[in-house]
Amino acid sequence: MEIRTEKQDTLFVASLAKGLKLLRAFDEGHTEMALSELAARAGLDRSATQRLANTLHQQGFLEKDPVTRRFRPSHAWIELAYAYLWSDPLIALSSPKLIELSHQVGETVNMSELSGMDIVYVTRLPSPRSHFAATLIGRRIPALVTSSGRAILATLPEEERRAAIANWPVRQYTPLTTLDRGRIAGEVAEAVERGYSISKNELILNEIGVAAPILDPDGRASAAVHCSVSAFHWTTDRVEREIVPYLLDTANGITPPRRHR
Amino acid sequence: MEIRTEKQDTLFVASLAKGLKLLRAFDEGHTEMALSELAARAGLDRSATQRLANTLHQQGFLEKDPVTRRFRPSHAWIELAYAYLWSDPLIALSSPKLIELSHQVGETVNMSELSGMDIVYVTRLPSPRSHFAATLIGRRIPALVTSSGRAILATLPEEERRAAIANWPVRQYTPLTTLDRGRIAGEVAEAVERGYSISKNELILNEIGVAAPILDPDGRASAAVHCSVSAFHWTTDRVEREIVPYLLDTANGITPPRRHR
DNA sequence: GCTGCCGTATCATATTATGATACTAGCAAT
DNA sequence: ATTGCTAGTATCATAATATGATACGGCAGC
Repeated sequence: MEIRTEKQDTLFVASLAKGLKLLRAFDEGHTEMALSELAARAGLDRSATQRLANTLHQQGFLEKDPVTRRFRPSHAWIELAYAYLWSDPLIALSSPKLIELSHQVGETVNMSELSGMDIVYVTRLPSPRSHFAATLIGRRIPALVTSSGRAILATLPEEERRAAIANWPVRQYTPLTTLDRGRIAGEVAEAVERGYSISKNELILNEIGVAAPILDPDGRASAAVHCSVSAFHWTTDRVEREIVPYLLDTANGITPPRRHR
Repeated sequence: MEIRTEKQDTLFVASLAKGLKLLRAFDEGHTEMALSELAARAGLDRSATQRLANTLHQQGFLEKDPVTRRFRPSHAWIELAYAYLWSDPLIALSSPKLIELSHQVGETVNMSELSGMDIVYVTRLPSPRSHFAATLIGRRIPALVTSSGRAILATLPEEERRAAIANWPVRQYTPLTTLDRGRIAGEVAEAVERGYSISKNELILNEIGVAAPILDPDGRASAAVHCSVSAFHWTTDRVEREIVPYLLDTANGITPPRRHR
């Protein structure tokens, strides 16, 4: 069977874990799947997939097209996000300030949180020119390739910082995505000095991103406020003059509650 | 055991269904729960809850505070929303137009979809004065109490419309929420004539909502575009003059793909 | 210092999930 | 049309898996 890696046995329910794998099989490239496709992507046999998918379906977690018989995510998925957003105290704390910032700068404003070695977008306030994926919450991106991730990293103790830069994953999103860890280290070092991080062409061509960390009471960040603008209309200089002051002000105005580690 | 209601047996995985119940136990009022609380809310015994919650935890679907031992939703929940948003073709179709509308009217703009007898918010573009819950996607509300729901209902065949008004659930959100089905019928009738629906004080006091249906190729709607403004700054008259034209234009500009029923 | 609650761990049992197989429908190519 | 393939659905005997009762230990309130 080999689902679990270690010896955790009696308090592990394999069927549940498999069902979750089915949910995880959906992403931006796989928005709708037939039974066998689903089985293949989740790494399960046809029988198991059949039973689990049916269960998910009749529990309201999977929509099933009556004619194509293909499965797709249901509204339950977005309702879980609603529960998440309530559970995360940063959301309520930051919302009004992010909205204010978005009006001040007139450009796309985001908030992202560190999640393992990635960052996940939790708030997105799009401007008229936003790229589509940039308007959706829940996107996960390796921390090292984003200004948000670098801004957050910059607040960690040097030891951790160094380890992260050396080991955390990177991925190429554009031909100009920085994969060189030496250069990433340089960017993070700069963020340490300045208190914010700025990047260009990392995720999308002609996109400039600026991010400022949201500091915990103990000085570490686990989230960042971030603006994204087009390099057609902006230069990094102008971003630093016209956006960064508001950005820092916003980020500094948010104090998350202390949380156990 | 009694989880399932009918005779669907061999292709039903009870453990998975129970695990899903745990996820569903979280909502705006229950953002973080101890094991026994979770067990109570999900209607499961302590042992089952222990095993299922541990499985969810080690699969990354539940965060566990190391000191309080309380569980809360993880980032996985919001990533599912990301997958959902990609899977729903209406999101990509409508995004640019909704953003445009939000700049035209300068007020909160939403898109919601019919989900059973409720509507669910799938897009939210908040304005500076938005109520917090009004900035979060994934909220589910009985269709009959919202202008969106009524606007959608107004596009259905009279038979279905009548049945829905008679049987679908309602719920009191403010002292002024309309619970009288006769008056709801009147509102829907008005929406049939005008092509949009307007309401006041239904969900929040001093809130005016206007919604226009997004019509499928066959003339039925399963979604609506919606604006929400404060009655301190607006009258319904002014809303009809200054918002409705843009709103209708936006809604009419969105044509969802035909989908099997 | 005692009591009760809550989270954690263990274990023998049979209920439950398993996955191989057979059946059926739709589609493509011949 | 006929055949053959692929993909979804249904069935079933088997044993592996989930079960839930119980016991342990820590912590908080009394």
